[in-house]
Amino acid sequence: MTDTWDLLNQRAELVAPELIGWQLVRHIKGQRIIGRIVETEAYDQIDAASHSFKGQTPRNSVMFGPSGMAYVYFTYGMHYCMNVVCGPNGYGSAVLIRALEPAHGLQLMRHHRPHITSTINLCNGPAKLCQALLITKQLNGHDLKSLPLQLLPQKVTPDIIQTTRIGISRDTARRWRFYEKDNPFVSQL
DNA sequence: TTTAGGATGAACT
DNA sequence: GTTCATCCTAAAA
Repeated sequence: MTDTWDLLNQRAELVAPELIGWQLVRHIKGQRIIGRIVETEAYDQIDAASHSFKGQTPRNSVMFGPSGMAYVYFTYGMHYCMNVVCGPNGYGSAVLIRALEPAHGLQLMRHHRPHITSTINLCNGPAKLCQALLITKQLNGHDLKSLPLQLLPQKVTPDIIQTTRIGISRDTARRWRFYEKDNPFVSQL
């Protein structure tokens, strides 16, 4: 039997729904933050909306590496977003983590996002969750099987809704966004 | 409640 | 010079 991590070697559109329900653990100076993944999007090198579409560059090179690594990119001059690299080594694809349900270390998350009052708004967006978990370019290329940023597979299979992706302007027809049905921590915009 | 625009910088045309 | 896998605030409806 192959282990759970081998599932990340599939195409991004197949991996993305699988990651719903998994936990993301962040260790910072002896403290622990945990979020449960409730929303994802797939990006693939055959897809015009993907950073990997036009081939490998210094920015997106992690996407072309082995699966299970974190691809963290900087955008809009101020935000980071985090992906789980998937597909075989050499193939540029990844799953964007778009929202987490806060599960542990809420106090620390709030500390990282000072003006946020409602728990709902802590991690319900790809850049928001990176702020809450202090995920920056330092973690680009980090192996998610290990701390200080670790992915924890879960056995339960949640009810999943599939829709088109958010915030892109090309290849908008692909229904490569997945989220947990009725979960209030899914992104709004 | 919904919409419009500003922040802010790296990558791309 | 334009775009960008975003977020937040303020103004309008």
